[in-house]
Amino acid sequence: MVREHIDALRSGMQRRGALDALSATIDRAVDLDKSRRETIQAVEERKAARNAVSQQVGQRKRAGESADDLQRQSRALGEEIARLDRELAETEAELSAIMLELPNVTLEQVPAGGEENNAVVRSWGTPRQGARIEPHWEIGARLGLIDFERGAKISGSGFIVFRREGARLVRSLMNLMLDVHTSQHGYEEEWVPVVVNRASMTGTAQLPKFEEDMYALRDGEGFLIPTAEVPLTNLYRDEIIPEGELPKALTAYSPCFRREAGAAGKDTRGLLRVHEFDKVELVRFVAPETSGDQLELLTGHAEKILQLLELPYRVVRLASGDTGFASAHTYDLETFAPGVAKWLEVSSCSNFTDFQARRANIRYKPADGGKPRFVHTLNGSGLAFPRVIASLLEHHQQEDGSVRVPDALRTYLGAERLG
RNA sequence: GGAGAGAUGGCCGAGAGGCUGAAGGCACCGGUUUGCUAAACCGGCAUACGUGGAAACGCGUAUCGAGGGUUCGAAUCCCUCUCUCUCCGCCA
Repeated sequence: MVREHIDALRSGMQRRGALDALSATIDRAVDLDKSRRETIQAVEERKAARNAVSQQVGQRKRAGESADDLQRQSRALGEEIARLDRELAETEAELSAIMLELPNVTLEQVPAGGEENNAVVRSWGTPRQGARIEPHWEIGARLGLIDFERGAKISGSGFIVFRREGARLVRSLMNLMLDVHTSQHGYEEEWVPVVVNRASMTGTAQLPKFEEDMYALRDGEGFLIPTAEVPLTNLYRDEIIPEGELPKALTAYSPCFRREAGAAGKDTRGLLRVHEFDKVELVRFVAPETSGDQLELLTGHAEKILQLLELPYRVVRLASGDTGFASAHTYDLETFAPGVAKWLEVSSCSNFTDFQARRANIRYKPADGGKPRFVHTLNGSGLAFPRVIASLLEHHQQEDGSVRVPDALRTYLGAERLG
């Protein structure tokens, strides 16, 4: 597996700007793979011999003869086997640990290099410039929609209380997004646990590399999900999906929990970076040949929500070095928040190719009856609430300080304006 | 939380230390036959890894919930864990 794609792997790491750091690791993986195969051959040869000897023991015993010599021989083989098995287990443990630390290889259309090579591929709407627009935390506090102080009091910094129409706004966003994705985009709606086990976190590649970013339960086995991507994708862990069911599209609302360790001081004000937030997530399981097109489709589904909310946005193709660990191709959706004068990332739509499918062992059975193959998985936020709310409050702020409610939200919110 | 029962191939279900990768049935695929949306009969039908081969496929190893142990040899015996079911308790 490693050895067949070793060149692609190297150039992939190069494009991420990570080859220097990983070159020695890749060399080690190649060595381990070689030694793994040698050990397997050695141990299986001995196992074959032991099986043959044991058979003879059985035959002799049934014939009422002694088989002491054969039993001695077999025991000696057994000791060798035990030793080689231990050796093999160590090799495989180290190899798989390395494999879990290697990021996905990005696709051809993804530019090499870091953030500076990110590219806006299209945009929609017109950002509001100048004007005297308050930042969302001022609007939210003034209108009594968001209570930052009490959020901090009851839970800590980075936890938010939405109140009155603010609370209803959250509920409205959830309903609008789920309704659009299920009735217009063909997603199946799910409601999933927000606590998942270690296997699930490993399946979607949050573990082992990003454990310190996660909230773990006291038992060390349960984790609060950082995104509904984890439970949704792991729904089909260790399963084989009939090809006829592809593409399979799932959506779910969930709260998301992130420790944001190491992000201290960045975007700490307001709703831009919080420890618990709400999000509607989109996940697709697709045939490998289609995943490129499917990413465009999924990105469009997320964009649709921004259009309905009448928020200007741009679609950014991330360069290799800025693309997430598990992703092969990512579009970020950024909406402009004029109060803070920033483009806010409200969705990240990714094609993971077979990276998660391999870890989570998610396959599909081809319709022609062939062997099961790994699916490709994709996901994207559709969308994350807090930054949408920030942009919504700021972009739709009126001269009189109130906030206009976009048409699509009015029936959900039961109001045409906030304030 | 307490007590008990269980986990075998896509499904049902035998098996109780060697002859079991695993009987039998169902489902599925191929074929034969019968004058008609079906039956009968014959055959096929797991996965992973390693190895040989251009390939068809061959050979080897492993897999009976997971991991360990006993043994020359484990689906079968022992230990630990996970999950499911039943009863009791508790509870939104």
